[in-house]
Amino acid sequence: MRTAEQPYHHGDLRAALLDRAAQQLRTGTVADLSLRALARDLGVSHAAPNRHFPDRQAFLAALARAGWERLDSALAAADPGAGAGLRPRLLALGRAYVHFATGEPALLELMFAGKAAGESHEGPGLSGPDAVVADAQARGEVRAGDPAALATALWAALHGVAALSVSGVLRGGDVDVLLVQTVDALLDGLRPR
Amino acid sequence: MRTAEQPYHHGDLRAALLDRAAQQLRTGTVADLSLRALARDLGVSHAAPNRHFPDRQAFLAALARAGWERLDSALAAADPGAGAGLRPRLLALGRAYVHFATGEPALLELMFAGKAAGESHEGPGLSGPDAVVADAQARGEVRAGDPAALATALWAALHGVAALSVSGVLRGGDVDVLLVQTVDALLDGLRPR
DNA sequence: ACTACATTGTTGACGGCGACTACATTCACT
DNA sequence: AGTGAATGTAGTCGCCGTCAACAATGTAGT
Repeated sequence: MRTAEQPYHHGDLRAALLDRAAQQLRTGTVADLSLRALARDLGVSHAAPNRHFPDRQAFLAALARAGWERLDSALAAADPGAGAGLRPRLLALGRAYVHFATGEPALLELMFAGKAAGESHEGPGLSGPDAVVADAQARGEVRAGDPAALATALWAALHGVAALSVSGVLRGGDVDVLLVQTVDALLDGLRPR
Repeated sequence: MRTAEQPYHHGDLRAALLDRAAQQLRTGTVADLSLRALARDLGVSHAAPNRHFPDRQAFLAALARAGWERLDSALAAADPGAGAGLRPRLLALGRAYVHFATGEPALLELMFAGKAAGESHEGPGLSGPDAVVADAQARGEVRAGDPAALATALWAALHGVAALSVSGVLRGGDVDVLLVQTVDALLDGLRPR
């Protein structure tokens, strides 16, 4: 029976489900997520989520898309721009990426799950990795080459740092030290100069 | 009622469950895995797996451990040794890693899932990344520095290539091209020489 | 050969889940 | 005021993981 404080229409159940799920992913896994439990938490019936998401898969895909939007925003906010120089710029973007990953490990996993995501995503940042490399090439900070290809290599390495840092497979150590090490290896190379 | 071809004792149900699950992970996801369905496939009752794994979590952890063992073997088999030179060695190891990842995407995801794995793992290869870097330093192919730190940066980058290649977030392109690009970026650096 | 115990099965039940159906309530538009 | 869309509810089904009690077989000791 509805009481005064619980009207029949939630108002914005779709957004509430996605927000609550993102919160729960901070402490749990995708496997722990239950649409029924989310519906209970939000005070609606177990079938109400089906009015907004045809199935669990669609719900997880929407959650992943929201994650990409938040990551894009975080990277855009963290980007100091080309004027800062390549190394500080890469470290700033890398730190923002790793901060997002360590704060939302299960959401990151969902974002990169091939099957759950369904569709591809261009990757992080409003000023994308291609632009970072192209800017740096224009300033003589990166050698000649296809910016898209170099940018993908760069993104792969940064993603690797983030992925390893949240997976627990690293033996101790500080993730920021690893990030700096990786960025410097990419800039200067491992070969003796 | 048991027939002659179905004795009461399976004989090696534990191994059979892990093998069948690894097979199913080639085409499905961890979420699709069902202990009951595996038991049905193997001709035992739904509760038989509980005699080998206390719960689903323990089963997934055992599956992840088996995955690490197989990855270690694949890398050991692919390693041409220090004598091949650093670049060919990194490409060989990288190709084996990516081959494993693209052949077993869901298993790789399980191996790196922090929560499912529970315990940490030292990472790939009988001759680990530290040894690869130390060997190369001894031959003058890598600059001075902590081999463990440089090795972790190397592993992060290679893992990033593998992870991006199985997640579907890359826009087209050939993963081997990305691997070569990344290895060369790490060896020579992105800065102009 | 027999006995006892361990190992590894079976059967049944429970509660939670996702998905589906039919119906109910509210909102927005005309 | 009426209508259709949007968004809820209540109920059901089948599957799942987990648990308990019992059954069959294998192994070790005597």
